[in-house]
Amino acid sequence: MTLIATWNVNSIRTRLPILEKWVAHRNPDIILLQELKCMEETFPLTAMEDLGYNVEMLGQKSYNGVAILSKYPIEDVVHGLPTLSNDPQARYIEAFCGGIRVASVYVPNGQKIDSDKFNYKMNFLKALKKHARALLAQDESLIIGGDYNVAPDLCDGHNPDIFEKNRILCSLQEREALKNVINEGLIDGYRVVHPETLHENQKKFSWWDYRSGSYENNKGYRIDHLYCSPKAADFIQNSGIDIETRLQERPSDHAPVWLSLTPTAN
DNA sequence: ATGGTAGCAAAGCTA
Repeated sequence: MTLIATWNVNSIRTRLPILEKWVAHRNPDIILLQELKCMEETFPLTAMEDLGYNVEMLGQKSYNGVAILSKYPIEDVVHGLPTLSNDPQARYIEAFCGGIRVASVYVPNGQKIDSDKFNYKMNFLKALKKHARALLAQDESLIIGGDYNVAPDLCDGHNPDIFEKNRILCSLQEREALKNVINEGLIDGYRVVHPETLHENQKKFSWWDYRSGSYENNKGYRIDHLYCSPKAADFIQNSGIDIETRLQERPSDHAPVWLSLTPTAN
């Protein structure tokens, strides 16, 4: 069995104690990280190696930064989206490990509808769509996981109003742009295992704003996803969101999302 | 609610 997880840690250095605790409990084979908020020089490499992981990362000072941690050897590393050349922001890394091609992606937040940052988000999703098409054409076991900063469906946000009001993370434009990526032929691993989350009273979230007691009031969003190629989806065994990490001292605003695959996937 | 909190880095930006 292979267990793969994605987690926006919101600073790897600050989150190290919580991450170590979580790894001891969940023990993933592959971890896709976002928002490292550091360069390679200040990344806690030894701590990760002590946990048993090989590391490939794309760092950036203060903002963004993505990594792939793997207990398997890591090959074919791609730094940055090939379809978005000269992007100064560290938001994408891809590699082949444990028989699966994986990518850790940090889609821009977008800040405000129709702002410059929003346009950058739309361009990023367009580029991701193009690259997803190329990857899927290889017909491999593939998982593109990360913080997509988009709630795909109305059940992926705490309140229907936020969708009606076209708020950031929930707007029609963002959901259409994400759908364009997914419709290349990707499967939402978590939703496959948990179709019950489509029901109003069984929603599950992966992100809660630090502000205004969002977690306490469960005003969350499901914006962290593990999208699978058909070959990977065939072997999905189980999936979950480790929301209890959000209750610990100095938590990330995101919870880890994980997916287990039967051995034949790789 | 043009705030509310957190992280980086040292004031304001990003989320």
